[in-house]
Amino acid sequence: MMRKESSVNLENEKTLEAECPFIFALSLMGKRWKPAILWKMTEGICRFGEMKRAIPQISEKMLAQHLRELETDGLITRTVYPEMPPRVEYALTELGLSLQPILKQLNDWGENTKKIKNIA
Amino acid sequence: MMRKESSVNLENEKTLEAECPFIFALSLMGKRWKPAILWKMTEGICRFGEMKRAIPQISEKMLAQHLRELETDGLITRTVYPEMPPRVEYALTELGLSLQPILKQLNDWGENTKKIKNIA
DNA sequence: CCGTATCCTAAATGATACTG
DNA sequence: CAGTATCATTTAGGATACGG
Repeated sequence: MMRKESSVNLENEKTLEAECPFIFALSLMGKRWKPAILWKMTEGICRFGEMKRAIPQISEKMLAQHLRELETDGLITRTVYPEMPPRVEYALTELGLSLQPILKQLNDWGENTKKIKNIA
Repeated sequence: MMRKESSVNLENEKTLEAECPFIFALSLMGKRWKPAILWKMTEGICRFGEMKRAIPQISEKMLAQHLRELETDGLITRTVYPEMPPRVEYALTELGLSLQPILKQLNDWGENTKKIKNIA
């Protein structure tokens, strides 16, 4: 079984992904649930079940898949404690943490936009 | 033919989408190519073919679909000039423009991360 | 508790052809 | 130019069962 979980593909160097910083950023954190996972994790160290509850729309399968990719791409760390029952903790790396201000602003933008649109 | 292009679904008020500003923000601009489209549009008024060339990975179909949703959700405007050959111009609304600083920071983050990862 | 494996369905996307 | 329509395909996602 091979291990190729990163969502980044830079094999054809001339693609926009390789050239454009914006597309590159999206390739690291732009997939469906990744921003939400990262946003949740800015609160601090998280466990699997905790994130599942925090983002109820995501399936376990997708959560696991996204966590692997984020780990491979160096945005989060995964620490397994060999206990019974097992405990696994996810935390942002320095790189992941550097996204926090951007995620915060996006959250603020959402809040303002809800007001403008008179939702909630 | 009905017209229901918005990607926002707030019918069940208790969903995270309705409650959480972050998920709400994602529902407006978090889909696959939307950030890239919006980022391109921060340069100014855009035409369809121009965006297609700027984001070569996106298909015409998806570009059109995403543009419809962004229009319905009030992030962009679409102006048709009844000429021959036809001309259609897309521009950010005030709301769409308010995303510019966030998109800019994401672009900067991508640039820095590329350096850190020694890509390009 | 924290997953993986499998099977299956729904949605996203791509290719192609065509229109005002 | 700026799309739409249709079909084929790929990928995402859900349900369930099982394992360390």
